[in-house]
Amino acid sequence: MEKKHATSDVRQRILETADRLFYQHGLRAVGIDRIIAEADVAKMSLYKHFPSKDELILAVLKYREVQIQEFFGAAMHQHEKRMKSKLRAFFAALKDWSMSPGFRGCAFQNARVELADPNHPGTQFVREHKQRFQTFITGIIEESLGKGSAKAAPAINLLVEGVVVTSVIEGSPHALDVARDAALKMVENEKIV
Amino acid sequence: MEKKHATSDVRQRILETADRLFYQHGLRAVGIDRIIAEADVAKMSLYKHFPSKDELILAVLKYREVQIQEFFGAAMHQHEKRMKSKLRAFFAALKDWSMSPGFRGCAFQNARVELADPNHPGTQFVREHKQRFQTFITGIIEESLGKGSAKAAPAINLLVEGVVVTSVIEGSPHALDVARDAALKMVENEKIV
DNA sequence: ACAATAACAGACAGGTCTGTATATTTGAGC
DNA sequence: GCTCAAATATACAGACCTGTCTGTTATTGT
Repeated sequence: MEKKHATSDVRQRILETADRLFYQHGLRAVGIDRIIAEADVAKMSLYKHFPSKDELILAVLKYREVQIQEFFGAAMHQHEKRMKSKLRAFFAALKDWSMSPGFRGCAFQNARVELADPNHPGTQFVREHKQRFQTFITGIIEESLGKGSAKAAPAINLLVEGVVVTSVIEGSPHALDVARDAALKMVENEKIV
Repeated sequence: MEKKHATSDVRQRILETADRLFYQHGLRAVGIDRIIAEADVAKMSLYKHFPSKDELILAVLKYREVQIQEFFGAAMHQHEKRMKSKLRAFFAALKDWSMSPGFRGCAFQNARVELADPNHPGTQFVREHKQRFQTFITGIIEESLGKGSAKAAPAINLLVEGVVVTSVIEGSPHALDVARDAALKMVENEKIV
């Protein structure tokens, strides 16, 4: 007979499946029925854990932020061994990500587009996430330059946001090199001045 | 009695209405029924001019590219009078746009997100449009710096893409100043080297 | 062993979606 | 005045959507 699921953690299975489908096809293109089918879960189980699709979307965004943190933590840790600065390691990790199969850009940018409503909880969470991400980038630059002198951080953050959308549209990681070189020049000029 | 429409150009009325609704709410959130209602047009008229919603989307993207060109042409022409360079005028126009009511970012970026399918004709058109837009930016920099020396153009293009998404997410035009200053520094450093 | 909880299956309501079919009305040129 | 094309109104098919309801089956703690 068919085996039951190992962990039996239904909630986790829903989150992972929804995250994968939402990211791949978009929030509106994926219906509840498809999520429960691919997660192999009953519809009532989903609605018990997540009272509505909007709340599921919000939970997926929170889940994904943790995944992103873990990915950058691991990928940068690898690259830092053979690279001159944490900033270089960051751009190497970014390139890894943009070249990974199924890459479709930043899930938070995409959610902001699909959740057109500025009052949607997901929209608000995206804004908060981007603040945290900018803080993360600022920290990287400070560790590469010395504390308190990361004046280029906001501009580099814009470069990063831009290179993510652009590499999706171009279907190529080429722009990653452009962004990295520009960012390195920015901090270099910052040091001189 | 109810007045008939002046121009009677049904196709144009459909395009303008669809453009407005698609931009405001998203491609998938707006249905055919809403478009025909707000355009005050019969459903059969829409399907006679545009055989499917996908073809309507593509037509709207083409229409919007012309509108964008006209907007930047006019706005930059105004700003150039009292500004030192075409590049500064470009960023001033960008800021005007990002502060206009209903601003929801770049319709082409947004379309790329919603049309998850990389083989959708709209997706391909977005890619081509972004090539043309980068050429446009390169031209602006060359006219500010002298021909052939716009090495910073690709990086500035990434800054622009990034500042558009970011100003939507932040709900503020603040990042525009960051992007403009960074771009001006880039071309300045280009001149010295 | 037994009660309580969690997950299951599957039908259903009520709405929306794209696209089609049918039949009628308007308007411009000749 | 007549013709022909364009635009109209309206109903419909068939699929999909979110969310609810009912009832059954595992699983788990005590």
